[in-house]
Amino acid sequence: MSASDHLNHFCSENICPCQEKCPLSTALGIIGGKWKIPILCALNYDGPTRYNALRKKIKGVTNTMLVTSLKELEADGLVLRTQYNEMPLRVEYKLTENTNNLLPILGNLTVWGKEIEN
Amino acid sequence: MSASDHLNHFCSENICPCQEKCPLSTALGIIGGKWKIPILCALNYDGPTRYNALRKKIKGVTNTMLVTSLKELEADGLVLRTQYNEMPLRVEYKLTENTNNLLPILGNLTVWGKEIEN
DNA sequence: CCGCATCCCGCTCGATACTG
DNA sequence: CAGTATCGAGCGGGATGCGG
Repeated sequence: MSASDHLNHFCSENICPCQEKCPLSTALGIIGGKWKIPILCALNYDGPTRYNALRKKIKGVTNTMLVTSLKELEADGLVLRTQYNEMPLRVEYKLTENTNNLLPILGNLTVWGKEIEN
Repeated sequence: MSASDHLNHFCSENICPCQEKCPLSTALGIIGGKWKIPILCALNYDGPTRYNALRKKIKGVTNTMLVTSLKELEADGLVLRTQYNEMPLRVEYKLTENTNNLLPILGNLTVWGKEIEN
């Protein structure tokens, strides 16, 4: 089994189907964007986190971008939003099982990234 | 060993280091962009390929984008350019060992992408 | 055959101010 | 506390034409 066999999952035709809609592009699209990884990383490290805590932890992010990114992650099923109608209002974000399946893959990508940085 | 342990490779501080330079961001930056994956996919499927053949295979790509993407991939050590000074000129591109290490990870991402599409 | 140079557009993202 | 609304800059990417 050559290394190429792994890619044949999504490149099994004479013309690469990745140009159109393919699962790999879907995956990369979901975790793409400037703030997605920092958000996932923060939530993974800290567990359920409140909105403002998240904003303070992720340096440089604005309300606009944090809200937008969180909404997309929620729509894609990676993040769960829980609202507690207390006083004052409390909203917590946490990772879902879908994300837990993704984490080891990102870990592998990290290892690969380390090697290539040399 | 929890799923989280995988991410702790690149998120081992109180404040997520991914916001600054981290190997995961590096990796995603390298394979990011609209045409990187289609190029890697085509080269993986077909082996060493000439410039024009690559351009015909990757539907919709322009000279500008193909050249730019190939140069970046070459600079990042994912693609090797070989020029044969024949008549007419022949230039072939192929994947490097660095890329072969990446392929199984992309395969895993593809599997994850398939599952989340449902 | 294999590119490069230039111009231009849309979309992401940032800054700022405001609200339930 | 947890967001919204709006505006504009910057950059990735597309179109076109030219050069070795």
